[in-house]
Amino acid sequence: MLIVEDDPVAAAAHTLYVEREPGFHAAGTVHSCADALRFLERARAAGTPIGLTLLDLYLPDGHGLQLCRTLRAAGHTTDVIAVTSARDLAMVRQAVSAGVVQYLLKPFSAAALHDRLERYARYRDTLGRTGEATGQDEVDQALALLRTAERSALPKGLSAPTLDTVAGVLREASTGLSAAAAGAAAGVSRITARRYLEHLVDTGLAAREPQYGSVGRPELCYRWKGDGATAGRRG
Amino acid sequence: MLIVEDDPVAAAAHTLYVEREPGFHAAGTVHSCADALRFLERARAAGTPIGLTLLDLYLPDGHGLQLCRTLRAAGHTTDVIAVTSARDLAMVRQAVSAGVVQYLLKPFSAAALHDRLERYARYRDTLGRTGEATGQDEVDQALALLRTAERSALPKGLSAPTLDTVAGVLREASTGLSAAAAGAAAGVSRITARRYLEHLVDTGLAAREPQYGSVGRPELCYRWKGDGATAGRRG
DNA sequence: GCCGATCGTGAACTCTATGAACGCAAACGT
DNA sequence: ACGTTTGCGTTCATAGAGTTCACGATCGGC
Repeated sequence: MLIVEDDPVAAAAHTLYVEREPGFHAAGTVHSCADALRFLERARAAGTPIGLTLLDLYLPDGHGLQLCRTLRAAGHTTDVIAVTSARDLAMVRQAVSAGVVQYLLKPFSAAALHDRLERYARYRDTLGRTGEATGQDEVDQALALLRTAERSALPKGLSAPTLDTVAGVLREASTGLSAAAAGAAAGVSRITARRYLEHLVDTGLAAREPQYGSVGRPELCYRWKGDGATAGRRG
Repeated sequence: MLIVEDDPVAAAAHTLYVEREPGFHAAGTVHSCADALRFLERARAAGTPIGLTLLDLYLPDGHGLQLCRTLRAAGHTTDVIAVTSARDLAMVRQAVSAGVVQYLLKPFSAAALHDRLERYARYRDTLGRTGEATGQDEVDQALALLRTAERSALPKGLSAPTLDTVAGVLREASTGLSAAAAGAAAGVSRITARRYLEHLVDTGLAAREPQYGSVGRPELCYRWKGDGATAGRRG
């Protein structure tokens, strides 16, 4: 992972955050568009292209999004997380159309970056397994990982402790659980369990798949998907 | 809005769908990368730049994503909804990094496109009001609008995951399948498989034809037809 | 310190997606 | 033509999904 950041203090902080993240590694830190381009070129030539770039938008020798467009035109495949203190909403649209995967407002907490990186990792994971999508759902799921709000902000009606319990129960169950079974294991009702399981599916942490074979409406089997194969280093 | 689509039938269908959408207007329909670029150039020169492009990825003179990168490099600001029958998940990542706002698998229903366009309109609306973001939340909410969860309403008695499974099985079977065979492959009963296959026939995604030759009532052979012609909407 | 508002939970109920059973339709063979 | 054969298509029981609503806890306001 490449970090492009004007301010040395911020650059050091970002590097620290990233290094703390399992699965990520700060391959380099540069302070300008020109240096970033040079770094990416060299990495690609060396056969170890950079997978992810943390890109500040205001740089001394140009705008980060312009760099981004240059990269695309040059065929670079690195994904970009935009980082900026600009509050301008129109910039968000430009960032999306330049192909950034995340848009992070400065100043951000380590937790906020952690959340973004984790989601990005899962996104890569989903798209990385060289399979084919069976339907639109699968595509939407992957995009949802990039485009949903932070997980720490729970929807109304859900509480953090219960979510932890349910998520824990599901994680332990290797074979997958029905809503009723998860409820029994977590010590809550089927209804409550289902609420939290659905939330996990929404946020991409769990998958849901119907169990056919017996008569009656098929039972939904929830399966933990959260820590799926995050072994390889990204960036 | 510009529609870029190779197949004349699909292009006409897309145009029809778009025109039905309040707030959207099909400014033009082109059938190749070169024409698309020319159209966008001309529109920009005329002072009426195209805000949104519905872009098929497989075009006779090049790949849609390459066109997309060319557009970015040339400073075009149009947003892009990618449309493709390719199920390859790696393509999704490339599309995101090329700056598409939506990724829609062919064949899609009018309802699916409607949903995407409506969400896109809200996204534009959120980012368009020239205000400043008060925080990360606002940015996240705008991006979340590009995430889509809303499935097109299925007839009662049918479920989305099962439909995906059955459609997937049928798509993979080059030779065509009987209801019983499809059921076996999808892990559901013949009855259930038949329900979904009939639905696919109803929506024009599959064809059904009897197999003669052996003793007994002829077996019905279902064959995937989806990628050829988009589902015709009655009415 | 009391009261109203809100939030998370669970019980009761309705609805929906599935498969088994069964009658019937459609082709072949004689 | 008529029986044989095979699988279609329908009906129905069923079990679990999903919804609605009421209850208790907790929080903030006056």
